[in-house]
Amino acid sequence: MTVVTRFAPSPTGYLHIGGARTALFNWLFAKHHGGKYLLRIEDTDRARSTPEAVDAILDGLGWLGLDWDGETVFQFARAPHHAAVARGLLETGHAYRCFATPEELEAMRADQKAKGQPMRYDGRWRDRPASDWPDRPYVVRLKAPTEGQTVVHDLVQGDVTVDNAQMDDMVLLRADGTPTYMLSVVVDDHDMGVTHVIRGDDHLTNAFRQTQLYRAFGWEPPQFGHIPLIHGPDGAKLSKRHGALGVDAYRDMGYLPEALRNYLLRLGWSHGDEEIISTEQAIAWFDVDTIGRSPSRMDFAKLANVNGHYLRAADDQRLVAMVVERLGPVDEAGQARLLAGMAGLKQRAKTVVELAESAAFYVKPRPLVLDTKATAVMAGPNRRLLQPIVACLHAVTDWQAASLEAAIRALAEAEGVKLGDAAQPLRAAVTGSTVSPPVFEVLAVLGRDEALGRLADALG
RNA sequence: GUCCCCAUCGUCUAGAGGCCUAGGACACCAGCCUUUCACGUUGGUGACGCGGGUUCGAAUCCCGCUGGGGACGCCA
Repeated sequence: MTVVTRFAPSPTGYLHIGGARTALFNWLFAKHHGGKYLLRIEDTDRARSTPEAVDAILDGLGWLGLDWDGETVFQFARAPHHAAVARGLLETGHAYRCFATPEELEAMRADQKAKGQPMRYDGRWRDRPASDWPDRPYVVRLKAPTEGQTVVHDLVQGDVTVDNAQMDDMVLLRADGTPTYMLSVVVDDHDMGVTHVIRGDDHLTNAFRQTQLYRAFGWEPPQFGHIPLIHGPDGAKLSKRHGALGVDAYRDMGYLPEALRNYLLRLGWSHGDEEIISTEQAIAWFDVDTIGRSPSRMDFAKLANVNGHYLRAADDQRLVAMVVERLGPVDEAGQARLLAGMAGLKQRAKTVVELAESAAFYVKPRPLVLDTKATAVMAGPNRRLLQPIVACLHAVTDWQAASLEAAIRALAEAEGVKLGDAAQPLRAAVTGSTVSPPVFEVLAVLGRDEALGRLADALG
């Protein structure tokens, strides 16, 4: 049997980090087994679904590189079919009409809560004859078994059992005739041939209800795999403050999609002691039996570290493009400098944001504005070395990092100072900062004219 | 309240009865490297929630407790 997985987000907001991981796991699982990974937009909640959210989700998945097979399915378009299927259940006696009003049910729940009883629909219309039916709208409920147990053989959690007495008769069709989520998921998953439903832990109890529905239809339920949720750094539910951001926010914060994929993969899944795992390797290794069962927390420090790995491995030209995007218009000469300096730049950054900040000096116009620490260096005793440094540099004919370094080393020795004493004021003058890639590399990337020009500016 | 799930360093995790004086990674601390900052590297601090069983032997199995989380909608 060919594996078919799906990711089924509801377009009521952006694609958040938990959803991204769910998508990733489904994608990896399908790839690993040579199956298909489908995308279905669950837009049946007309009041809350928006086209902007649909775009945000599609963009997010695209950025993450989680391409799906076939056409995107929009659930709402299939509503008439869902309704028809549910009415079929009415015919077979697996469902019934419930005329209870929302107000009535609300009162029922309030009463149950007050008495400390479980809050469940009490089945008041379950066995009423047609002669009792009033002339008003009704919902269609599943006639769920009241005895015995329902078992979900969960791929991640193992066998999970619940007494049928614990579950009430769920609504399949609303009073306006539209299908509910429970109905739509089951019908769509069945029609789409989904074999494995990998989703968040919060759906575990839904799996019981859905299993009952599958039985009512006479269909074989898919394999379920409920993965633990991701919590915020404080252990509480993910909130906007700390992680429940759209993946676009992660892009803005300067994370690379491959880094986010790797980080998310390690949240709840492992392969021995492996940490940096390429997507190819992940496809080869990934399976549900190695998914953990306990919830995990979002750790930005670790994400940053992983991102650093991928940043260092990333193609220089690609990084230049990302940096230019953040720095604004950069002329050709500037882009050439960024490219030449990228190797030294990228190993010092954890995010593209940091990368852009540290790269800015390469393209800033003269005269450079020195930061606080650089200004302090220039005001210090080693400033006196600047004059001889400039003279020394002027004499260098072969403007290469190695030659430049040799010249300054010789100068430092002649002056009786450490190399660092000469390097820092030089760095401050050409970068405007006390922190940068190796200063001789910077000099080489800048080129003779620009470098000497900046030094002239500093000498004022 | 009812039901369900979970429980190893601060965090992510390895661990499928003896290989565990519990391993790795991030973070943190100290050293090395070094023209700054990083990278790299060496070492260090640091965990099996508690209590009962089962067993010759338990982080690993069972039970209880505690603590987290989730679900109880004519939302998805």
